[in-house]
Amino acid sequence: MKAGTAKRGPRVKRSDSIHTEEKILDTAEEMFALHGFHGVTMREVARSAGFDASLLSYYFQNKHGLFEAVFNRRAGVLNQERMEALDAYEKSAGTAMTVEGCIDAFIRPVFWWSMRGGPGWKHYFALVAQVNNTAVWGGETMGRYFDPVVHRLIGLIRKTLPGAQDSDLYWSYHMMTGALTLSLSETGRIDRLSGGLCRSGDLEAIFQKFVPYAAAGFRSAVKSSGPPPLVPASVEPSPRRPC
Amino acid sequence: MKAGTAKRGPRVKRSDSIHTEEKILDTAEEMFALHGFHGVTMREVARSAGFDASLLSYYFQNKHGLFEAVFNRRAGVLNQERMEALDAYEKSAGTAMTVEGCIDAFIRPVFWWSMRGGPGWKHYFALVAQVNNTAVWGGETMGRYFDPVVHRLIGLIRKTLPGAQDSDLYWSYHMMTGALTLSLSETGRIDRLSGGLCRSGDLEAIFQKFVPYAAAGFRSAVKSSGPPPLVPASVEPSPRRPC
DNA sequence: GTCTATAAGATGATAGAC
DNA sequence: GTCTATCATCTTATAGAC
Repeated sequence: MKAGTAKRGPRVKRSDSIHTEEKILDTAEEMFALHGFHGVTMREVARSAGFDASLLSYYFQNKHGLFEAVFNRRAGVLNQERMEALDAYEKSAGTAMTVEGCIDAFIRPVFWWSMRGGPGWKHYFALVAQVNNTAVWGGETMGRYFDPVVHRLIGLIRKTLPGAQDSDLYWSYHMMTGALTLSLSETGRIDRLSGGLCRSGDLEAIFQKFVPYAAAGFRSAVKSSGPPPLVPASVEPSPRRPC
Repeated sequence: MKAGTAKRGPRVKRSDSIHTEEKILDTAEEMFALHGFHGVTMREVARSAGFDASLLSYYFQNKHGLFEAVFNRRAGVLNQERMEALDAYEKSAGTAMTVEGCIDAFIRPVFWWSMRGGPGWKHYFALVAQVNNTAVWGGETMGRYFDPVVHRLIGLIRKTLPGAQDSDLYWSYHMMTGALTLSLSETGRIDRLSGGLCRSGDLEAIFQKFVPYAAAGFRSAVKSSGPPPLVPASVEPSPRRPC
């Protein structure tokens, strides 16, 4: 469901109700991000937001409605800015477009909001990372909200890499989005792994490395798309099978 | 907790109990992978496995114990094979080691089990992808099980890229693991996105593209580590702030 | 708009029979 | 080893007062 078409909730919004609704969304966003959809109860969200649980049903119908409202809120902002950034880049660069430029336009709004948007945006991106890696409904949900802008991105990159097959472009995007959403989720793993040398909260460091990293990936996919090497079978692991 | 040191559960295992324990683990693995830790109840696991819920407490103490047992079971297999593969590659390649060769040794066992190990392994990798992108305890859990073999990998890659700073290597690994776990989770997003051109279950296609993709990323990080460009601020998004 | 009260059922965990 | 029975608590969702 797109923003603005919601049939649920109150028709006429007073400033009080807007404040309440946003407060509930902020709280739910944080708790969903920290514990996942099933790791949070409506009562916990309500209590943490300072309202009664029945208000959540009043505004969002049920738990799923609350989740979709959380997911949709910032997706709208993000999609609009990414589309505008891609349009602006295409217009300004013209035939001089590069993979780097396209990827920059695509990811800059995301990093900007994560670095400057406050804790709400951090929670939102942690939630997106979880959804992107969720088996049953994650792929469908991500596609429903973000596929249009991804098609726009791939359309531009296609022009900069004339030799590329479409499947190469899609796979390269797939790899990139895995790296991107993990980066935005700031799980702290790299802090421990690197002994403090890298911090998962250091989005400025990641942003700086991300464009060349992802661009090199796109280029590698194009270069290596000759005759496919056969399925890996040379190193057959030991035959113990735990399942 | 490492495998083999568990204090819980029955001391002496008869073949019956082993069968029961494995059946519970298989069932829990599938359900945790599909719905997440909080999306599954002990009763549902028990019913689906064909036993009473109290048996799960008998074998695994509580829900957290069951989860850790699921996560640990195949991590042991994986870590051993990856360590052996890295050892073997270092021994056989000697001073001719390449980034590609190191990454290949690191990911080949993973892809092998996903492609040939049966549905249990597919479920396991979907679970790992979720955990890798889980905010509160995901980074800690991933590190506890997988950091040793990652350090081994980075140690080898360091030798093949003498100019690299350690932070470049850690960040490149970070990007790679995001792409890898998303690939293994097979969420189906790329199927829709590409209009059927790519299938997220086509691990053979991903494997073939993954090594050059990740290797190009490592190389790009080394190349671009000159004086750092300043924080992105040229494209300031519109000032509307939803939070 | 926001609350209280409550329905109807599920939850994780344990005690104890066999 | 596997089961039945049970505890105290929590769950989502709704009806209706104000």
